[in-house]
Amino acid sequence: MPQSETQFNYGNLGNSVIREALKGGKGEVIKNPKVFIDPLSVFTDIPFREDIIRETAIAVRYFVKNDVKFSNLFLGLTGTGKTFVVKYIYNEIEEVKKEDPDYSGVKQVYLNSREVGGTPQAVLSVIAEKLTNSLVPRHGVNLGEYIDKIKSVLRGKKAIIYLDEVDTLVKRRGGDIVLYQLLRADADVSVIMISNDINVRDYMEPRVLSSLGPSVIFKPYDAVQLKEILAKYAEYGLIDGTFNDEILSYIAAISAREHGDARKAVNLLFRSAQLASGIGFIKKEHVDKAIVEYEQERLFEAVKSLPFHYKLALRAIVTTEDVVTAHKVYSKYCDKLKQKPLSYRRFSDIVSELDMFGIVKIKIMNRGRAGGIRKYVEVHDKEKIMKALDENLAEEMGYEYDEGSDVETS
Amino acid sequence: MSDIIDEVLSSVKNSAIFKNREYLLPDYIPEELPHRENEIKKLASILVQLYRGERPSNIFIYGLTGTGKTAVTKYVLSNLQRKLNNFEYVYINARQTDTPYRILADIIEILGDKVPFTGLSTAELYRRMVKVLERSERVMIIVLDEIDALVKKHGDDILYKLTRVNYDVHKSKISIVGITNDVKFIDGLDPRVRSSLGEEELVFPPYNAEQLEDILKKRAVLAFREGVVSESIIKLCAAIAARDHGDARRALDLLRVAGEITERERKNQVGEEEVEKARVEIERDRVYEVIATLPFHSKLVLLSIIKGLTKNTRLTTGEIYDLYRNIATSMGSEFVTQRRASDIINELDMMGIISARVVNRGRYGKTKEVVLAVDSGIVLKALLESDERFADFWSG
DNA sequence: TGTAAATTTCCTACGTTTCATCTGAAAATAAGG
DNA sequence: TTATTTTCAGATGAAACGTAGGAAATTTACACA
Repeated sequence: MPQSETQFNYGNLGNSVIREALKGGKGEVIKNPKVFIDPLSVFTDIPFREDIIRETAIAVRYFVKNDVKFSNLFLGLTGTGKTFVVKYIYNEIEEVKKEDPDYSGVKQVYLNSREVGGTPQAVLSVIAEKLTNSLVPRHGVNLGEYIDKIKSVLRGKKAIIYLDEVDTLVKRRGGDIVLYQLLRADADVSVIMISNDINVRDYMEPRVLSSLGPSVIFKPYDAVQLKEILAKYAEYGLIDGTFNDEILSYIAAISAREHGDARKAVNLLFRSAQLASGIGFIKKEHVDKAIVEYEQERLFEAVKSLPFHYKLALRAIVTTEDVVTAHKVYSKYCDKLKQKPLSYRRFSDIVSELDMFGIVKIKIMNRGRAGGIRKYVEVHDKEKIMKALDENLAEEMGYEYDEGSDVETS
Repeated sequence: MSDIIDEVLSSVKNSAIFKNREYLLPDYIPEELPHRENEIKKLASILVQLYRGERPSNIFIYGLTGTGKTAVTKYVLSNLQRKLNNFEYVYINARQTDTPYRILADIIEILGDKVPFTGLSTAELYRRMVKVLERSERVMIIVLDEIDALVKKHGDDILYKLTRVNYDVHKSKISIVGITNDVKFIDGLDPRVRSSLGEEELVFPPYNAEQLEDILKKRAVLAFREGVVSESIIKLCAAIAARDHGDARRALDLLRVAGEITERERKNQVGEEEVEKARVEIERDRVYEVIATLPFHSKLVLLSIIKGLTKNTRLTTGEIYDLYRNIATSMGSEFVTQRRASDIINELDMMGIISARVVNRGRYGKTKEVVLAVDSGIVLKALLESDERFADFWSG
């Protein structure tokens, strides 16, 4: 769900235009921003995903009415509508509860594994907590107790658990076993799992795999489908005549090239619309600008959401080439800030994580006899990262780390 | 909407070809294991020690892929357990359960104790295993399938420890059944482990064509609808697989894929051409998979070979290396030394993607002559699809 | 006391490069008839 | 012609490399009794 911040950017438009924008006068493009901010509240169907929704609905019905447990694994790249579908189903079930008493006792839990930390502990405790509506300890208890708790809460009740981004869980030690226990638990619980990594199943033990229900692959949208989706958003969210076919095709084509990410496409449309606000219709330039903005904000957000030491590490990396010296620089920063520096081992892992986030790129090179193996780091947008970093590092504490401080290189 | 690929459902949905496709999948274990009666008997006669509550010898099972090693072992053990019910056994596939920690954890779990998956060391886990074992007062059979994978990754000290368990435990005993398809595996082992593990050895011979045919026939009845596969088709599949080390899994794959192709083509009978297509498809898939998972520089070398072969019919190491360097440089990438490149060529040869032959051309030196061993179309496809960098390079 | 997760401590084996030594028959040369 | 010596181009071996990354140990942050 694009829960994008409403950051209006009027560029260098004159004051009068802003006034008009405020008043919503002429030149306005967006009819209903809610369409973009909370699309589920507006749409009653999801194009190109009807089949899976229907099939899931049937599975849910069997579960609720005939006690047939089910589990699904939704696989697909980001922006292929997995989460969207799941939330849609979730909402629909909530609605049906009002009409069909069979559903009234069915509990639903949605949770994103990555957001809660990705550890078995975190996932289980959050599930238990949401199920019981009471506080559940986050540490110190045996994992089995969580399972027991979940089982006891569900005695005589049914629950559907939605696990978003399970891949983060599965890749952890014992993550797949946790799923296994959940799936095999002696309780009326059905699970729908979502993974951005299409190969999650390779990380699971055979017994987990065998207790896992069918997998559904969400193929990336192609340009035509994306266009249709965009058209729908435009129809509901934008004022007639402020957009045309060409613009939609343009956005669709760009997004289709990049793994068919619908979320990005819709976001681009929204941004473009915002940029065109006051002008009266969306032009290609707006889209181009939106793309730049989108990428920039993504990077900015990524950096901003980093833990403190990651930021410090990143700051050190930007000024260096290889991880070894980066760690020296980092340690120096820490000293200045009177922080205890993390060990090299951990630092190295952090760098790898930053690589996974797509913020930096690691290159491992082997100089053989003339220097063994070495881990290098490449940073694409040094300046942008630096800027983002400085802004919010400065916020976090009165910083002063000087450039090019004497770090031996030999 | 065809974007819903549901593997499991496909077997349920009614098909004109398959009655039940699962019977052809490699993880299906049949009720009967035809033509392995000897092996079953041998294995059982070793394990029958269990009847007296004694520890059977450790057993080492060797046999090429698809000779029924795993199936026979599971079959014998589960039957024996049903009849005797005085021992425990774990089946562990060391390719999937590929760390000492998880192997120990699996063993402990079978013995009915829970283990945390974090916090402990393997040494601690070993201690716990010993404790649980002591408590259980039973004979425990540990089956380690694809045991070579384990040793290659973690060395043989886990095996050593396992073979030594009987000295640490008194009220229980364990026996190890090691399964592998790697002939050379046993030589690379610590002599102590080798002698202990190989108390008994069992060799599974490949199936011959008639045996394969029989196996296929039995499965085909279960898997296919009537009249879909003829006798001659089964003969054909069996013959192809028999030529190929008598690998039953391959034979079944062949039959299954042929069936799938027939289904795709909306025909209602599997013909020779479908079998042929299946053979090609299986081979293509294999090659594709191998290439797609190759390390970057190996791919580069392979790409160089493909490129070079458009001009010449065969290439030498030097020529390949020059091409490789050019390509790498033009892509802004580092490149490895010729020494390494030479090794990479050997690796590619071993995988059967290319064929490299060392030749002495006298005055013109000693080199390797390289030709492609598979269709260049798939190779290129695999290369381009598995790494965007190549796509840019090839088109631009 | 317990547990799971995060981090630190310890260590080696990894995928190379570099340096060094071999290889083996063609071609070039020399010797023999 | 035959016997020899080059000579090419890479094969094949082995050492050196230094940290990346795996595994054990320790610490953190709690819970429970």
